[in-house]
Amino acid sequence: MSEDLEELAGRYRDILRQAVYLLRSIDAEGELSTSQVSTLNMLASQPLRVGAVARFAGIRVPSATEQVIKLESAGLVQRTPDDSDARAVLVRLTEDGRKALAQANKRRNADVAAALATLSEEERGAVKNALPAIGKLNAALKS
Amino acid sequence: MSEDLEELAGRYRDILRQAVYLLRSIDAEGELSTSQVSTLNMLASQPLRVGAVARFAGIRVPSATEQVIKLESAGLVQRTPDDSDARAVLVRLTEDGRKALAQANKRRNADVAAALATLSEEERGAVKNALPAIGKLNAALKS
DNA sequence: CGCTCATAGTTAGGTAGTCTAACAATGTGG
DNA sequence: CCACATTGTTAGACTACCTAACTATGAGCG
Repeated sequence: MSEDLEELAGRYRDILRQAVYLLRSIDAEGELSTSQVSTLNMLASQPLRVGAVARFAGIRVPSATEQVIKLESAGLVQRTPDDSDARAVLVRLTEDGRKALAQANKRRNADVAAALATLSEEERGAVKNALPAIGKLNAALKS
Repeated sequence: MSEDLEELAGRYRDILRQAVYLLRSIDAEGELSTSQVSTLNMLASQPLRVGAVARFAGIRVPSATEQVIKLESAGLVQRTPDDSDARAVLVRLTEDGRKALAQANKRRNADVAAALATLSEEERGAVKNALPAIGKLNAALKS
């Protein structure tokens, strides 16, 4: 029983390990990096403080600062003061950032979609069904 | 239809992104790193050439060389000449390496198993069912 | 008010793990 | 036996993280 859980855990870890490689492998030349895409994706729906970016990304605040500064130099985000708290910095997408993000997401999704297309209908269904559970699992591991 | 595929692809990428963080988060102080565990796991069943390590890990040969050298310094693997080809180097686990690997896997699996335990039976089933398909997907993306 | 303590972010300096380019050594096939 | 291919290492660079130390602002309390 707990035996089974550990066995499943092992197989799950294996798959995850491969997936990490995979994520890297769909990076492309001269395009946004995976972490940059992640950061921009978070900002797509609303501006966030640097601290919130860090929390969502699962990284420390100084690392988030660094990412944000890099994106700012590239003109993809803007840093503006938070009117309600002069210590805080709001990070928001620029128009260029929104465009770059859309393009990067499009290309990446196309790559993954092509791979999904090689699966059987049943396999795709299995993946689809597992996504919410994996999300929950990720959250559980975060704490 | 292809629309659905891209949408699924997007959600899948999201989950994967989180999983990367997750993999890092179960690293622990003064223990083997995730990539070291990966490398050692490959060697658990049989010795491999440096090139094979690189291929399996999805990294370039120089990166594999570096990993192997680091593991060798730690006494966890041995590099021995390949009798059938003097250019090649066979990497094999030492006894210490086998022990360290077992311990690291045990702790990591326990962490993941604890998270799995928070899911419902149904959710766990969904994860389990998806693993083969995700593996196939990983393979498809690799090419 | 004016301290003190907490919170938000940045800066500085360091590490792990990857990459490409260039090289050495060995194997292989005309 | 010579040219080309293959295997691995070395050198040098980069990204993305980390911790520690700092600055600036906010908030609670006497």
